[in-house]
Amino acid sequence: MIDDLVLRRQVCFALYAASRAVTDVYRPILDAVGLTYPQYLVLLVLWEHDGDAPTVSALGAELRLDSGTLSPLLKRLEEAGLVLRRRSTRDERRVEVELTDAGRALRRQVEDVPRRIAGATGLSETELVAVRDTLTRVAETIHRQKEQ
Amino acid sequence: MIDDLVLRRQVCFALYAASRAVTDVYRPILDAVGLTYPQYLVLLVLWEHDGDAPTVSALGAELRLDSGTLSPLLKRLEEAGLVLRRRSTRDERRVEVELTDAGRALRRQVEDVPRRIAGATGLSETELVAVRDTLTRVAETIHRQKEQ
DNA sequence: CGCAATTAAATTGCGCGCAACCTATCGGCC
DNA sequence: GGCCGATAGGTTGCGCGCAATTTAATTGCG
Repeated sequence: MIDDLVLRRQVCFALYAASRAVTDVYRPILDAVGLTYPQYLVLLVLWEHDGDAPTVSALGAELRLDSGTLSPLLKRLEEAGLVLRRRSTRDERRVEVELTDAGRALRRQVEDVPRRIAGATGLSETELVAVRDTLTRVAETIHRQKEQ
Repeated sequence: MIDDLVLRRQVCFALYAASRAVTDVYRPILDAVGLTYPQYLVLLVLWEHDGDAPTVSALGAELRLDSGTLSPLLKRLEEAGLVLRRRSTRDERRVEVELTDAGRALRRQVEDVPRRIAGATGLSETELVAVRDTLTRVAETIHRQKEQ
């Protein structure tokens, strides 16, 4: 019988190892502007929807993170002066997150990061897009299964 | 100018999200046998090299984890009765990790896990292998860059 | 209206990952 | 033999991720 219980055979280990390896490339780059990788992801969403001031759960839906992760992370971003959190006046259960000027300004400092990361992977543009689309499909397949 | 700072464009987010999604599939399955995903990975290595009793750093080299992660993890596996840790007699700096009978027996209970996970991804066998090899290459490319 | 069920966010607890530091042991070199 | 640098593993501290619980506000339904 073929033995599937071997580390190097497992897609999942490749995924886990590659994800951490890529984060290793991000770390020194983001550290220079005082961010962690998840914090950078939150800012990506805020930059993308600037003016919207999404709620904590809207951020969570995009990033697939819950309030247990986001609440303390956003508190740290607020302490760093990059975002503001304020209770919605129309629905006081909601907390809206908006960029400060400093948070908006940070965007320019990381504008070349995606290119640098893509370079470090050693993949071609075509391979990058293919792998991205495959992995996005995997995440969505799994997510849809969990809904039912 | 094309805007690269968009979440859905980023390979890295796809990687990060897919990795967590796959772990979500593992969680209930491994929880049934009392393991976390990283603990399962350590056992994979031990099952693969049964008889070897690798050191902590040998495990770390395979999994790309350091003693800061492995030491407490191995302590928990030892408390669960799945592994033994003993100082090497020839070199008392080293700690060798070996399976207990219970640790060896656990293997049979997770033998079908890879197939179940592969199914949940929704990818074909061909796609799985392709993605695995690409991601392995990415991790190794990054790792080689860090060595220099 | 009044109350139960739902929803949003925060909090707590735990297990990673990783950097930084500490301790103990080993090897080499004189 | 005695010291010095290197190596192995452990510990501490911090920031995720996620489950489970708590608190507060809102909705729905009689």
